Amino acid sequence: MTPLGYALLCALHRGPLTGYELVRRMRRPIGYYWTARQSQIYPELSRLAELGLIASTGEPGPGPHQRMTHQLTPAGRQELADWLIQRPVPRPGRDDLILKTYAVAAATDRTAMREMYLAEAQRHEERLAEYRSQHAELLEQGGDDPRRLEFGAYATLELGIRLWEQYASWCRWLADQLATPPAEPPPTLASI
Amino acid sequence: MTPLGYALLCALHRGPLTGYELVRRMRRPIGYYWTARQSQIYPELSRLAELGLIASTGEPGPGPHQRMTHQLTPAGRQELADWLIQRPVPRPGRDDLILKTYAVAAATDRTAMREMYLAEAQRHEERLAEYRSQHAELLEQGGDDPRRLEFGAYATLELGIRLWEQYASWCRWLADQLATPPAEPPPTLASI
DNA sequence: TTGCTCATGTAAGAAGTTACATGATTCA
DNA sequence: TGAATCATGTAACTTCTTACATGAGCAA
Repeated sequence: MTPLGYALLCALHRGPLTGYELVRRMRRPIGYYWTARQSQIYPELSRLAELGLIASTGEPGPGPHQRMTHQLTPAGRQELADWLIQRPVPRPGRDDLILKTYAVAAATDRTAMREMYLAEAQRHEERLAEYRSQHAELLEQGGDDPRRLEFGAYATLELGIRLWEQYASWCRWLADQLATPPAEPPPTLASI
Repeated sequence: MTPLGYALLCALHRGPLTGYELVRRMRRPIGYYWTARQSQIYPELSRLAELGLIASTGEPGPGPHQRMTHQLTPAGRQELADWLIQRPVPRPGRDDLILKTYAVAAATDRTAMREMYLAEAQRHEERLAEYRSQHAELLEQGGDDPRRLEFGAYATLELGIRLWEQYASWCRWLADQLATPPAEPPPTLASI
């Protein structure tokens, strides 16, 4: 079982979906945090079906292919439940902006750098607004009750909001830092 | 140029390093956020040298290979500076724990689930303690001055601390949520 | 008549991981 | 004597991305 396989089981835990619906959901991060492309998803669905973790039924579709609907089998549900309680494998986060920040001293154009951080802050704030509206929607439906099916989505949004708030405000803080005294060579001798 | 190539240029921005030093630094995330393995690093260093972005000089080393020291060339410095001001490409974050949370309703053993969140919280808090001590160390050296070479490392730590604080406290919040009324079937009819 | 959405699939390539190889020196 | 650190490199594999293919129905 691959991580993508588990991601698909997760996506199906609330009920059956077609391959195409899964593709659309996983374009924007599922649980606001996991993405996959169609070229990954379709082969993986076949694999899950072979393993007996999902049941896939086809009906005639619009194009040259059948429209397939997938749902968890009892074995799939069990596999998912077993995986849920295992400690997650730590995946290395890779983030361009943090990398750039680490090397910020190598920037020759600090104004352009500052603008980049402000643009990123704005992007994160826009995403944040989206998350907040979905969060409010789920709250209205009682998604904050941990016994409800919707609680998972609510809880991931909760984290997403906390994280992006910090990220956005950090971007603005950095932009501020870069605005201060732009000139004067550093008082160290360490510049090679 | 690959993202890994830029990561190496970033790592070298403060001065020359040997391949092995780079390998060690990138085992733990550089700027507290980017990792790479030696099998990636060594070939990429050759590529960067071929492109003329780094200059690599060898001296006899302990084992069967030469000990190579790498440093940015003026062209490498320019390439880095140009890349820094470009908007970062958004990389999809992939996080097992968030995925698990999304499907938390499928958990059959909520106690085990709760323990998993507590264990994760602890792991993040340990990492946080490490970050905080490095943060304090950098502060003493005046790393909070945006004109200093150390400012990049200070700024990435600043973000790392904010992010992991949120992550850890969210884990504890979730554990709390899972502790409330463990039984009673949900009042929805939506369970397929 | 061009372009979009629905719907599934394949092929080629880039990026990352795991595992192995050499061989000197240092430490218990 | 056995393990760890220093030091660089290769091979095989998995995972993810980019790009392409089919073809129906619908809208401007």
